[in-house]
Amino acid sequence: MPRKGSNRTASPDPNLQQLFDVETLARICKALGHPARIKIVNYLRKTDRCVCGKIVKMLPLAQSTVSQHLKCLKQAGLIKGEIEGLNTCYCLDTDVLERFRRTVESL
Amino acid sequence: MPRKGSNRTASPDPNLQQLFDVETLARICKALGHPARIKIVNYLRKTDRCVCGKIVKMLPLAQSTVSQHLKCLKQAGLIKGEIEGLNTCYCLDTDVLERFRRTVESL
DNA sequence: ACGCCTTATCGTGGAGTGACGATAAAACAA
DNA sequence: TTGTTTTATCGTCACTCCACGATAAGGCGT
Repeated sequence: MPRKGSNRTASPDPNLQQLFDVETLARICKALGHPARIKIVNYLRKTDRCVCGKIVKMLPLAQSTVSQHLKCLKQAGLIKGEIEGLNTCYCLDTDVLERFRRTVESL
Repeated sequence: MPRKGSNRTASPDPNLQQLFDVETLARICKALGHPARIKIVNYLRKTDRCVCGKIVKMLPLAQSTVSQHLKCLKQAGLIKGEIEGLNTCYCLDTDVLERFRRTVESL
């Protein structure tokens, strides 16, 4: 039953996940340290999930630049992308985002 | 009951402060996008206020590097520093931090 | 197969970051 | 005044970031 072993308060409830360590928190903050990337996160929060092309259209940036920002957010773990035929569909990783919020809360 | 419209900044209750805009949020996130700077914020949260030299001792970095990080946090508005004789005393700007927390909450 | 569409990656140039040692500035002590 | 202590700033170097256009990779329609 305990899902994480030595974890003090092992719990299946995502609201009780552990906080991020300093390095991870810094990585995520850095990923959010650009207006375009925050806009992407905001957009995904509103649309739940959407195709890369829509994000490109929303931003005043070249397609390659947007793709770079998406990669950055993905590497930080904030978003997930899955290929669907011709398109790539992006969505937020809500677990990571929630954990990030709670870590910031503890700042 | 207009909650946002005309009321630019005149809000006595810190809990009713407006959220940061995208550019400001990005600037603050960027400032927090380095482990050393997060450690500084954590340290200041614990010690409330403290002298620059103590922060230098806490971190495995040269004094000039730490000073640079402090400047970065100060420019983002997260910390305030005031000169007290020979020393400079740093502390968190709790209003900014709280506003940051609440902005992240809305992500 | 062919061309088309969507997205990722490559290559590049200019700007910014992060580290350091050296130095400057300012307050205090003697 | 002279020297000491503390902190900020300067100069530098290697590296990363951000923007772009060009190109590659892969799925779709015909």
